[in-house]
Amino acid sequence: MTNKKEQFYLALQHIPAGFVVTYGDLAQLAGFPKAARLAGKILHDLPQDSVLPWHRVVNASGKISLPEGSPAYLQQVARLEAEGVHLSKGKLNLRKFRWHLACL
DNA sequence: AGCGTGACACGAC
DNA sequence: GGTCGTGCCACGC
Repeated sequence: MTNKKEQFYLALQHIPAGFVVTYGDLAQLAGFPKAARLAGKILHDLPQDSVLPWHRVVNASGKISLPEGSPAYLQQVARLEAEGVHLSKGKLNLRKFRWHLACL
């Protein structure tokens, strides 16, 4: 059994640009349906300059789970905006930008 | 080995 | 929209 981190990394790479997923979704894609919290841990440990699209992960409310104004937060917003995922009032429209299998 | 904590989710009020 | 309680997994003390 490979590391669970690696499973999350792989799942992360499946998310196309212009879409986002929730922590729960990421966990499910990685093969751990109820490990949303673990997803948070993995991303937290991830360096900001990682090649992985960690910015495409938000919480179930469509908001960024980081202290507003922190460098990482700003970085995530910037990357999302660059991909066409616009935020209004600090949150994004999950119904519009959430990636799910039906999007294929 | 138990307990608290964390970039969380979900159902009930 | 909010809060509270519970479930989940990994870590640190």
